[in-house]
Amino acid sequence: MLKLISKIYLIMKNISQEDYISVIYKHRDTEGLIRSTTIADRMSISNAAVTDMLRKLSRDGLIYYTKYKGISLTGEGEEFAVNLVRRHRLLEMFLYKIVNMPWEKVHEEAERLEHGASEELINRLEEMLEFPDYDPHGDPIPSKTGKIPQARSALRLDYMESGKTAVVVRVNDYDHEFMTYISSVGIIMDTELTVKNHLKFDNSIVLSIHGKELNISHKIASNIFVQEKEGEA
Amino acid sequence: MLKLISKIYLIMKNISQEDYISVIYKHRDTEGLIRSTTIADRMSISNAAVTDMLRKLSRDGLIYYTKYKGISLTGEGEEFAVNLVRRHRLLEMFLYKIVNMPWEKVHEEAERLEHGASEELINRLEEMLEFPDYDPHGDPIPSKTGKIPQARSALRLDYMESGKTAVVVRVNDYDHEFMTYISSVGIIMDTELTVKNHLKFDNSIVLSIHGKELNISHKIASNIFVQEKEGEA
DNA sequence: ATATTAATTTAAGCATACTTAAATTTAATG
DNA sequence: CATTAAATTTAAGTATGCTTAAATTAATAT
Ligand SMILES: [Mn+2]
Ligand SMILES: [Mn+2]
Ligand SMILES: [Mn+2]
Ligand SMILES: [Mn+2]
Repeated sequence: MLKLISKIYLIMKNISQEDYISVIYKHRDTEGLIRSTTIADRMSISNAAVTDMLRKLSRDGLIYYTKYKGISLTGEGEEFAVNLVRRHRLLEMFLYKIVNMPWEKVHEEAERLEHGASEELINRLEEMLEFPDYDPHGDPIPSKTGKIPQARSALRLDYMESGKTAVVVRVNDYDHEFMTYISSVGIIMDTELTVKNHLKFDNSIVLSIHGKELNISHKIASNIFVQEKEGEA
Repeated sequence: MLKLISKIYLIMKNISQEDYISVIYKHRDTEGLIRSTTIADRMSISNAAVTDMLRKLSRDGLIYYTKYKGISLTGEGEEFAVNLVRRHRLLEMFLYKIVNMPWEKVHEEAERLEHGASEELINRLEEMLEFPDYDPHGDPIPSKTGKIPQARSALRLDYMESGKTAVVVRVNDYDHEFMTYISSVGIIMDTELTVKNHLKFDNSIVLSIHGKELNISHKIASNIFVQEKEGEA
């Protein structure tokens, strides 16, 4: 006999699952397999809470999980994640392009809205936006069928050699303070910048943007991705 | 020593509270003071769950509540409710006018989105919509400061005399089946209709819309509000 | 290989929001 | 006014997701 579970639990469960799956997916997408502690860090919760949830996600068929071993998404988990990323990035694009919300604010707003937006709404927004390939931070937007546009080849800014000029094509969007800071110094999508120097002392980098000099830390540089311009001085 | 409560609890608590306060407010707005059983019915949960929550809402200062006696909103509860209604109705308007979502679907979509939409987003949508006074179902939209536009004087369709002609100015939007049905027979905002006859047998009403005859039940008529046209046959 | 450290899991317990069944209070009826 | 019926609350128990502290397993260093 199947026990009916009330609406609020389903909502809560879905929000939680979406948050976990999102963290797992995004990490794997950039840095490879994720570990328990990393999830706990990213979500600011205890390790015990993570272990608990890993068991539930495994029970629900979204991840493969064996005690003390790694974590990976099942086919269903992967689909779930891609669909969530689609919702998130289209919402960001909508907020940025249609609502004119500031660049550094759209991620957090989308983070809250994504849990409630229906498939129909998302599809309509996609149409209004004329089926964009990338979100406001340069991340690819999965299609209705789950196809993901090729990520633009990009170099992490801290790896770029002195003297070279490049254009910003992607930025990690998950930290509000970081986003606010870089946009305040003029680093947004398509910003052209030149690396003047790498300081060995603190690994910081001296840039030139629109003729003005700027020093950014190694950590900041490592969250910005650029495409080198060919045939520049 | 204040105990820190984690994010998901705050989300869950807020969604629940918003749902309860919304039901209490909307009922009072139309039919007067609400009772415990009505809340349980409207939300499809047990009476015990309602009692439980009433104690918590009272503890949190959103309602006045004494055992076995009535339920009413405090000042804070009222503000909370008006702000929620504002978010809900502006989202409906946005979905209807800008996203072009079908009339009968916007209520449910807004119901889910309202929990996640920030004040800033709502204010921007309001501006895009040029500060509308009424939502797609004819309900007034509270302003940023909580001011509520005068409700248009309207007559419940089942009270309208035979022979009179009127225009639809408001419709109760909370039931999806009802909304789908009336829109399928051509009853939407601003629809002009004439009452042909009241059948005593089942209290149903015979209407004429765009020249075509239509019979609707008393219950359907009682959820539609109209404004009589002066100087008509 | 053994000892130490780090990562992860288990155990016990709490808050939220529900459920059903039983007890209580209020309202309606004759 | 006493009796019955309806509404509401209390009691006991469940699921979700979290916490801290203790136990276990895996990784690292000597
Ligand atoms: Mn984002
Ligand atoms: Mn993004
Ligand atoms: Mn509505
Ligand atoms: Mn409405």
